Amino acid sequence: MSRASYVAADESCAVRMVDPDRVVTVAGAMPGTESIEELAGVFGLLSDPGRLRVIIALLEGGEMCVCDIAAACGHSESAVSHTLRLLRAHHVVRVRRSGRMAYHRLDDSHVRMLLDLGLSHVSHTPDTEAP
Amino acid sequence: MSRASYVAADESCAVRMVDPDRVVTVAGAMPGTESIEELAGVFGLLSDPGRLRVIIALLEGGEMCVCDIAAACGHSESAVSHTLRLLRAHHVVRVRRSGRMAYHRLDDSHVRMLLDLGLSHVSHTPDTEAP
DNA sequence: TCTTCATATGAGCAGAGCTTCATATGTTGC
DNA sequence: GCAACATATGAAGCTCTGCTCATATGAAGA
Repeated sequence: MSRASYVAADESCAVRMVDPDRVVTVAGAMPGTESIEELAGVFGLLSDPGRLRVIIALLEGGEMCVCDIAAACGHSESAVSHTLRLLRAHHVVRVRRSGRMAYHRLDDSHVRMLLDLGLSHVSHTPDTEAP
Repeated sequence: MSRASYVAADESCAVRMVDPDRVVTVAGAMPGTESIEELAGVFGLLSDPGRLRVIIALLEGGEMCVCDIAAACGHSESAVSHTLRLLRAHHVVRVRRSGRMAYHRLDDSHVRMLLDLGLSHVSHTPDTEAP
């Protein structure tokens, strides 16, 4: 938290620098710690294969209950529940409860766009298993 | 690797399912393990604040040497070197060597787009420090 | 009310990853 | 060749996180 987030160009005993002007410019354009960590957090939510599968399932299937997500992703229901809990906490998914069922759906256009952009760049093979 | 990546809808002793049709559809549209892990890997590269700062520095500064990146990000040169090594291995940055200097630049339009999209969604405060 | 079912939660473990310290490689100038 | 310098690399340590197992909550049906 108290880590130096900028450098002074005219400080003699400061860090080594080849192009101080550019360093100052870049450091000045660097988003604050809070923004950086928020952004890293969003990417972090998408950085786990299990979580990614759950999110993609909701992207494809719309609104789904926990056991269907688990079945579609090949995960345990407990793991999916933990995952959804995390995603709910970060407002990536929204839940609608009906009786003892919990129907989840994507609720973050930001994440949805990142995911769409990401998916459009991987070889979109539905399943890499030759029959 | 041998984990079940799909479910059979008509299997009696299979996983619990509320809407088997949708489960089959979603499971069928799910990218293969390789694609999922590749995508998660890309997001993973952007999920660390330190790495994110380095990448943003290169996005803003164009081509920079290790010590300038370290200065602009407020990291140790060793940490930056490790980070750049990882990013080079994933073809996110490219290096141009000149004497004992190593100038790095972004070399992945995919990552650049994801980063641009991400940055446009966080409150773009250059530094959250009130004077 | 008692059982069954769908989901949620908690504890604990195992693996991964990031940073630092120390050292190596390769380059420049003398 | 030698010293100073820019970067790269290795290993160790520490933290974080995502899984599983066991259990709890809450709803539906008998």
